[in-house]
Amino acid sequence: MDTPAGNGKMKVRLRSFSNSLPMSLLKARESVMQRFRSSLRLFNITEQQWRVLRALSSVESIEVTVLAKATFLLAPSLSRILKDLEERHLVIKTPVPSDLRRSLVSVTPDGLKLIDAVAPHSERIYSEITQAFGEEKMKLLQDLLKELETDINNLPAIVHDAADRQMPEFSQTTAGLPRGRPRKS
Amino acid sequence: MDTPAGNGKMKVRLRSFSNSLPMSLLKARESVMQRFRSSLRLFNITEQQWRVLRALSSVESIEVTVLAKATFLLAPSLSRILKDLEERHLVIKTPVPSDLRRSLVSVTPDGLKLIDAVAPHSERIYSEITQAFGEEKMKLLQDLLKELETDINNLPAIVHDAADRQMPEFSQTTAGLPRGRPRKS
DNA sequence: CGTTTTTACATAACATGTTCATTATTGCCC
DNA sequence: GGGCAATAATGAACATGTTATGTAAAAACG
Repeated sequence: MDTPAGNGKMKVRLRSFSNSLPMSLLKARESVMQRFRSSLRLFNITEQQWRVLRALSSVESIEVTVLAKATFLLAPSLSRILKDLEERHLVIKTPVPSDLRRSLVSVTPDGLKLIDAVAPHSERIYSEITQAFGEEKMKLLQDLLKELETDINNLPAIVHDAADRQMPEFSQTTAGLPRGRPRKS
Repeated sequence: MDTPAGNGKMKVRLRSFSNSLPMSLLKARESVMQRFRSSLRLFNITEQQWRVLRALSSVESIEVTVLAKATFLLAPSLSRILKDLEERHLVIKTPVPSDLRRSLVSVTPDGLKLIDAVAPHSERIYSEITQAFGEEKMKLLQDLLKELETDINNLPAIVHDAADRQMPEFSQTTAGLPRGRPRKS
């Protein structure tokens, strides 16, 4: 399964690719989400839009920043999503009088109707998964994931010393512009 | 920090949002990836580009479709990534003479140099995470994730009966065009 | 009070995810 | 061997992820 032709020794022995933790987490999540996606598609909402609606369903109103943290969406993504949901009259944004920077988001009656229509599907799928996997294992898995998250977040921040930046060999191959929005300079 | 005013009862009691399995998996993965991203950024490669390079590092050459499965990337995404990596001279694509539809992808010497430069960072980060979390727990987690994936994939396919499609209430709110590429009709 | 810094949010720009469509080529069937 | 379904890969179009910037308003500070 490894390099078939013995072409000498490889310099760096990388961990077997598909067994890496990020891949395992990604594949597991994709398996789960595939079960949900087809249902969400019936209602023409994406996974992220559903995350937003779901978070809104349990509160009267919520600030955009708080909503971002609750849904684990980055601010720019949430901005776009809220704009779209507002155009579809599923949510509404109202500025906070006491602090004009902030906005409060809440679901509309239409949004609530949609949530009520999607929720049974969502719950049913979740139940099927829990039953297939086993409740105890599910709880164990959740605990492990939580621990992993905590442990990693407690690690010291990564610092890249100057040596890391010295890679003259790649001045050409990686000299493509940085990703994200182009720097102004 | 929450909504201060208690506002009554809700119709559907959805599972606590942040404790849902998809969110747990997403958050765990993000914690892990954040450790890697800053390193990858030094080399101006994305997580997905690194997945591709890494997969290529262990084979002489590989077909695009096989590579897509190995890296867990969708074909259109991989197409774009390969185009970009080829422009940076990190990989090279060669058509298969016996079947002109297929292409074989392999890393270039430049690509190998980049891999050799990134690999130590990657391994170091992985080791830190493993050590912080514990090897036994790491293995247990991986096993659980694998089981989850298997169990879910063994579930019967979801079928949406006609009743699911009858949602006149949402003919307006969700009547926005379907996502993805617009349908021809 | 006026200046500076911080905060909340939006926008910009590129890369990828996701879906459907298109193109080219192969293989099959007659 | 000519029509035709299946396959490999790419293209198109919209939504989101990711990073950097912009803008307005509030807070901190003098």
